[in-house]
Amino acid sequence: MTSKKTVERLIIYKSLLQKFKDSGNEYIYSHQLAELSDSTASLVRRDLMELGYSGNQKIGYKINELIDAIQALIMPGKSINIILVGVGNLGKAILRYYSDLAPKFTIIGCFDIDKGKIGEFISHAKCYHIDDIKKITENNEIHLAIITVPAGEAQAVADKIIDAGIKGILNFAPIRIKTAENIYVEHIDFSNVVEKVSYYATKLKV
Amino acid sequence: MTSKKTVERLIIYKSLLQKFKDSGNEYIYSHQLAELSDSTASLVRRDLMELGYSGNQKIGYKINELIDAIQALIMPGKSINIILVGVGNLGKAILRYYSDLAPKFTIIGCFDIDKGKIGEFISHAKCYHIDDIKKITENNEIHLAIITVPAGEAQAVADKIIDAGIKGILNFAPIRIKTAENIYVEHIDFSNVVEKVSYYATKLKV
DNA sequence: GAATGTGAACTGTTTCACAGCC
DNA sequence: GGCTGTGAAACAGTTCACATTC
Repeated sequence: MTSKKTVERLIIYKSLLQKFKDSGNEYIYSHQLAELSDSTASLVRRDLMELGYSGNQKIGYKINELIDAIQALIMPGKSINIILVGVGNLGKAILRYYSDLAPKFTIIGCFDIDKGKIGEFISHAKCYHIDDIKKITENNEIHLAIITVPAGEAQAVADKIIDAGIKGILNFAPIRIKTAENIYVEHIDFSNVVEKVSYYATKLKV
Repeated sequence: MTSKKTVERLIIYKSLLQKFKDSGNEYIYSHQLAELSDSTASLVRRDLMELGYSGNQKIGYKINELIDAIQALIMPGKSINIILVGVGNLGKAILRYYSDLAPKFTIIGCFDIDKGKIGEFISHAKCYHIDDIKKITENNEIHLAIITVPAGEAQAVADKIIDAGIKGILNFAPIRIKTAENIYVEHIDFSNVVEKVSYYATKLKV
């Protein structure tokens, strides 16, 4: 029911609120959160309505409670459990990224087909063979899989991920993965995003 | 005038059309392109209306001409010229990625503050000191800059990029960069996107 | 007969504007 | 007085439905 756009913004609000709190604030007004998120006060209030948490007309919203309310909607669990498939340059960089953000994220393992990598630890994540995804993940709840394999292998890898019961995929391979309706796939295509930025930058250059 | 959503889809269509052509096709129907892009025939036709290029009711759209029409709207130039600032793990992986896609993308140079990196070549891109962005880029048209520095340095780096006259930024640092109106910034925040996928995957898990 | 191009209807999202509250 | 919460208005994006074309 909460719209996709609202969900995206609530996630952004959460990280901005955390920073705002860390810099010594206890309360925040909708117009301040709008300023931080490049939005409008009105839209912020609409988004926050979804949470069922109310602010105070004099002092605004209590940051702690707001963060908790967003957290309760977005991610009831403590940590997000991730596997990553494809331990190339990009895969390694991404593993490192999430590994540094522990315990917010937990890398359950990474997967590849290269015998030289299997058995090794990459940023504290043990590397297994791709065919073992189901076996390795069956005792852990995996919230999503990150795909960083070459385009030609991405669909086959996605099928194995889905076969292992994982419902969320973040795909960096430049190919659109086909799945059943009940799987959520987010595509990040570096080529496409650069073309988009280039398009708008050129448009603006007047 | 062309909506943001339409621009995003046209870029996706372009890469899908290229693949469809490479697999031996000359013409395509709107419903086929819809299938490839997880969209609807109706929406595809609406998007293509923006191009002013017309299909044929019997044989559909000629792929070559469609690609050219999208290219003409999105990116009149031959290659997209990029600089990258922040040659860490992620920066290196991204440099490699675009370097492999030459000549579609051209890395004009990369920038860091680490003396050990300056002067070196990383994926064929020479590394310079961040303070030299303006000097190095003044003789090339740079379509966008990619930021892969730590959060704390991102705003200062963005200011230098803008000072060098670059209008497009693709920011991977987990902080919202503030710029004047006439700069286009696209944020890719790995934490936020993983939270989003996790949220929807959990919702779907019924 | 099956496709395109498109006005019109519909659905989703944002902004406006203001009552109520601290 | 300036804030929140929220109907209502405005705007944006998608789908429907069908006249037209090949």
